[in-house]
Amino acid sequence: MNALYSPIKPKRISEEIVDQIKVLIFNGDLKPGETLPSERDLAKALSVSRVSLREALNALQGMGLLEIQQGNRTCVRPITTRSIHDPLVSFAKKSLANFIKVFEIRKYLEMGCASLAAQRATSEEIERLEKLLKQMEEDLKRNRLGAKSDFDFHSAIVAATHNVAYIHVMQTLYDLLQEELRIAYGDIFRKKDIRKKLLLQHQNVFKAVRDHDAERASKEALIHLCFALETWESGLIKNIEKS
Amino acid sequence: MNALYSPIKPKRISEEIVDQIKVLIFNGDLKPGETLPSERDLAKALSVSRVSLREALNALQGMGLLEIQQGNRTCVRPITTRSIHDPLVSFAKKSLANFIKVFEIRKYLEMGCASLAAQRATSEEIERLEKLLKQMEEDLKRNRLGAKSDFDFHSAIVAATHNVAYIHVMQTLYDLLQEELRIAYGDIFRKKDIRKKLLLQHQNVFKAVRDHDAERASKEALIHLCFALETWESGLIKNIEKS
DNA sequence: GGTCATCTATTGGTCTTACCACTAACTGTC
DNA sequence: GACAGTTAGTGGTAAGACCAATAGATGACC
Repeated sequence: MNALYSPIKPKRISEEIVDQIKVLIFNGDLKPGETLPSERDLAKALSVSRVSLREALNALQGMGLLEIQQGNRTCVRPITTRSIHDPLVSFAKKSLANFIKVFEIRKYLEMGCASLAAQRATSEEIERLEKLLKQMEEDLKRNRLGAKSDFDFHSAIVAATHNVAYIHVMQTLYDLLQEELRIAYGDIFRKKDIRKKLLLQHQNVFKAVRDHDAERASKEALIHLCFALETWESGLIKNIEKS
Repeated sequence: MNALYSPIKPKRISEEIVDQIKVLIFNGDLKPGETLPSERDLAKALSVSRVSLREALNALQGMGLLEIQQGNRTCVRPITTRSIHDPLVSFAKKSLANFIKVFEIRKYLEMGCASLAAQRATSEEIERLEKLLKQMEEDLKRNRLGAKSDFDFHSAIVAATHNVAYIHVMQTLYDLLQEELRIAYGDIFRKKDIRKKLLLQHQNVFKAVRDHDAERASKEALIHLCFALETWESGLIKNIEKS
């Protein structure tokens, strides 16, 4: 209720060990390549059980700070690229089916974006959307890749919701989907008839937002996202058949 | 030197357990919020020692997939914890206005849930929904708090989407909103006329899902969420005025 | 009848001991 | 000097015991 007292977190032994060793590594007392004492010795030195110590070492290995191998002494690893393990990313990357599931969420979130944007877009934001649409027309004429303008358009819609949380969530999804979709842009979405359709759909969404017609905006957004998902899926199937 | 033979890497037991549990979570066999068996039972089921199992659970906790707490059973966390949940929590707790912004996201996601559920719900899932509705009627009659049945109903809808990612995202929002909403349940949502309306709205969503009418389902869901948000907001304003 | 403190079963956290599997260094034989 | 065989030391796993925290049941009290 009040912020005077903060809850006390009982620290586990293994965590304290992790902290201690981390400090040693970051201070340079343990240089990369250096070996740690054997588990038995270290446990004795820290006056903890080997189990607790092993939990800590395991965690440190998980962070990429140690290299543990049976028979050899465990040694400190050079800190290089510490890859960030985002479960959502690894979920999406596991299979295309998973990827589509994430895209499906985007479909409905995008509907909400369009609806909110129609309700709240300022005249400046509508102007900006129009400008972006012109850009996309230009891209189509000159047969340039429209990935960036497409992304900008959607971002502009999201911004018009005036909902910071919404913007964050959408950005997260865009980041996640972007990589895979870029491939689609260079392949499936390259065909002129498809790009024409996409442009038309964008225009329809824009018009609804401009007219502050929330219901129509969400409907047009749904149509657009459904088409994009379907086109992309069918393109994938073709690619699989080819190979 | 030649690529005929590849070195055999002895896999540690804990790693295999990690892989196994990860698959269960990503497949949706272990849904967010669900609890795992106790360490002793799980170790027996996997026919490994508790130490190995604990190593695996520890690693999974490090990845943010599990929540381990002494005294409680360990439970599955949404895979969106890193990317969505944590940032939103710090955002939502800043002010009630922010909180409402998060609720707004839920509004549209819930629409999508209803739509997908209408398209994909099996007869068993529809049966379950009906049972939960009966439970809510009972709650209303006996003037019991309906927070849990309400939550169960929405969770059942989400489960009927058959989209694991969607389930995790919704769980994320539920976790986030739950705390604040529980207060509302003991206060604003306690009034009988409001609870009657909520029940009716739930029934309407259910009927649309049962009839596999996606469009109607999403529309009913939107009505329900809009009403809930408005009621809750107006209640908050009153409470502020009181104090 | 409702509210509160208390007790109890269960869970995760830690420790100890023992044994297995692997590695590298040592050792003796050829 | 080269090689197989031994051995000591390493991390990996197992089993059993106890500690500490939690939730739910129980019971006393108002």
